[in-house]
Amino acid sequence: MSTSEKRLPVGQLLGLMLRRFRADLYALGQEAGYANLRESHLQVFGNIDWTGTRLTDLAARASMTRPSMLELVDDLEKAGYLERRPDASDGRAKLICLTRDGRRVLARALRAVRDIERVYADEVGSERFEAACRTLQELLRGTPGPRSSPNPPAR
Amino acid sequence: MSTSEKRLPVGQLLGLMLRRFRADLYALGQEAGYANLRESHLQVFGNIDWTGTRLTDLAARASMTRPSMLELVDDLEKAGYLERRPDASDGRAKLICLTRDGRRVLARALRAVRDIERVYADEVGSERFEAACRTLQELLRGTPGPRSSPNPPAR
DNA sequence: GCCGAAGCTTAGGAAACCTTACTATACTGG
DNA sequence: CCAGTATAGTAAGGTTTCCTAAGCTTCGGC
Repeated sequence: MSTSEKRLPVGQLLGLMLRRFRADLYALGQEAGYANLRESHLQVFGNIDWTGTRLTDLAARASMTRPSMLELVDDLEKAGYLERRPDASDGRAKLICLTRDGRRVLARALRAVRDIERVYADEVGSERFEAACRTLQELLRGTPGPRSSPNPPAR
Repeated sequence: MSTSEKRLPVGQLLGLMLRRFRADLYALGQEAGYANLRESHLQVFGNIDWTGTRLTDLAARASMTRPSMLELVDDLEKAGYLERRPDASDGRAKLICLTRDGRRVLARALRAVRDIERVYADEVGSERFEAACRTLQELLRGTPGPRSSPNPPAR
């Protein structure tokens, strides 16, 4: 009974797998000494541009609301990984930029993610792993996107 | 460039996909009139046996702690979907059993999950969908399991 | 120059988990 | 048989990660 075992429902598979991934990544982070970084902060590092990104865009890319993203950004700014710079092209906006430390973290995080993905690829074969990722990505296409639009019309 | 688009990191894929699944399922539940059921309650319905299951086992199967599972079970008992019966074979234990209503919900939920999976399968082809599920399941094998052991030795 | 839209932020809260610690029953070795 | 330890369920309280609602500020067209 190796692979013919009855398969779990997708929900469980996704939930458990996400847990594993987060735990794996968090562990690497802690190992590397970034004790002040939590899993959710990757929502920032995973979506920010090297040249800086506006909060609204960060939120949209991460499919979360602006206040939620704001909290993450505040954390990381306090920790010294981000800084806010006025956006020259729009006085309302601020560009969220990586500091030197932030860039270092991002580079490390990207490497960590790649490492973890490599481990997964080794476990099931890189073709199957990539195929699964592509399938997931395709399932995601044409679905919601950001949880809430730029600004709820407030009625 | 249909599938050659740069793929998101696994973490994002899993997270977003889990969101989609939960939203889909929750929507079906609401549609069916189960307004008092939340997504997390499926952790119970997804792991309980028709003949009843002990809390500890439920928690272990759902990979969560007993207090967490307890809360879910309490909710569902209050809502009339579960009842606790003494376990004849162990005076400490109680069997968490489905009531008639609970059985109805479970049946419906199983159907809903199957329906959703069918939709996914249609979107990407059922072979690719099943392959992805099998890959995930395999990645899950040989990893953590329950978050915390039966009873932390209390130091 | 005014007004709706778009940007960020504040305040407050809810959901889904967790840890710690307690009681009551069961099992086990002396 | 009975002391000690492990296990089932539970209570209390906290953390994390999101959310909604409601500002305030700046922009841009009229």
